[in-house]
Amino acid sequence: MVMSETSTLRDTLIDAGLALLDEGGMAALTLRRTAARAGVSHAAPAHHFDGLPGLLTAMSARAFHIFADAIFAGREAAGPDPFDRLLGTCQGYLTFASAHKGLFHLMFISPEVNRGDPALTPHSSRAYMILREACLPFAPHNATDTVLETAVWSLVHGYAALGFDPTGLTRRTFVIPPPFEALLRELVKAWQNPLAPRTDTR
Amino acid sequence: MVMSETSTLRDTLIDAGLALLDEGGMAALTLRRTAARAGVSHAAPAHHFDGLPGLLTAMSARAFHIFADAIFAGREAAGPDPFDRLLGTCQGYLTFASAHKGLFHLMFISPEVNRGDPALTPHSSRAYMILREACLPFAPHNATDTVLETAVWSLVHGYAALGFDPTGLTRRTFVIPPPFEALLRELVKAWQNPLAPRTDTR
DNA sequence: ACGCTGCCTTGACACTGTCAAGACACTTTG
DNA sequence: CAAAGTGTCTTGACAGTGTCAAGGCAGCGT
Repeated sequence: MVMSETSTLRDTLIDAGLALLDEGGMAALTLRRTAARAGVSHAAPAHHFDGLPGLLTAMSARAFHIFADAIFAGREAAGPDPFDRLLGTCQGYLTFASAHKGLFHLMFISPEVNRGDPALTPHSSRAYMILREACLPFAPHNATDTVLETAVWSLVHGYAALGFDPTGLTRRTFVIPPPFEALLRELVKAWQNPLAPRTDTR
Repeated sequence: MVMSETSTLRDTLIDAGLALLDEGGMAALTLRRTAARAGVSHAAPAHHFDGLPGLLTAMSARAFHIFADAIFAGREAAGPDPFDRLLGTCQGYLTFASAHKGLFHLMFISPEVNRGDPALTPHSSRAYMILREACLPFAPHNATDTVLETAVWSLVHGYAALGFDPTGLTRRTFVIPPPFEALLRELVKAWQNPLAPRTDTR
């Protein structure tokens, strides 16, 4: 057994799958088509992934890597103001969601990927940590408090998943939705205002 | 042509599809299986729906009806306090999402349903109006302002979609997430506090 | 030199959604 | 009343899907 530096076909298949996903969306992503795109027979992927879910999970790991880079870049591109940094992180999130709908679907929605796979956790927790760091200036009183992080995470994910992002294409409401910045500003206000100390988290 | 009071097989098929979805999730929901469950041949549904997307869309309309009832019931079951009413609405949302994962997936996630179908809009906009009414006491200054509604809608949807709900089953984080009430309380605080007048919506 | 183990191909299976053609009952029309 | 037509459902076929079993074939270790 030589390990052969972790066969290259595996990565070729992941690349082929990502290309198909980008071109034709989730419907175009097929195990057989991925194999054909990679230039191998239809049963070849079975030796590198545990069926279709295995391929999707591996692709999801790559997607989380790109995702973490995107929100990190959004945060660093912002100025030094804490709110701007948090907003930049979220806008990196929204930009990624509308620019890479396929990857977004893969990471958070597709029921076929095996979330909980150990290959996913490093990148996904890295993304979470980037968001958490951007939240830290607003949650000064308790290091173990995760309320704000969870709120921001839920808010931006819901905003993206419901298609409110005006830069996205799949609009379906007639009234134009408010920009995300307005939502975030109101959410953070409760933490910023020292006159309204937080209630116990019940 | 007699219209035959809108053939009953159509509803039978929708019921069969909902039963399959409830039993085995999205993977078990198949056009042929739905036909078999309804006791007809595999091509019968084609005369009542425009393929599989048509069936899913019709099922989604039913799901939105149930959903609107659920959040309405959650709101009415709460006391007269405006915050409790808003919280009740959201908890109706969360309860529905964890109790009817299949329907939730159908309504908001599945790319196969034809959102924008006119059969969907009555029930979905009814649900939106129920939430909007619960938000009204907190947005007194401008009737056309949709910031709070959008924020609450995004927050609760993201919370449900990311699986933070502790009553749900598909947990994947190790730290236990904060209850939704804490998130909502903080979000609403900015609107409740008269000492911190809202900034212009950017 | 032999055998073995990883990698890949070929072929088959059950299953999916969709289409075309026909059977049958019922209404409408001549 | 008979003929034509229409809506509803069945049967049969097709291409495409994921998955499994069997075999070929190179490269390695003994």
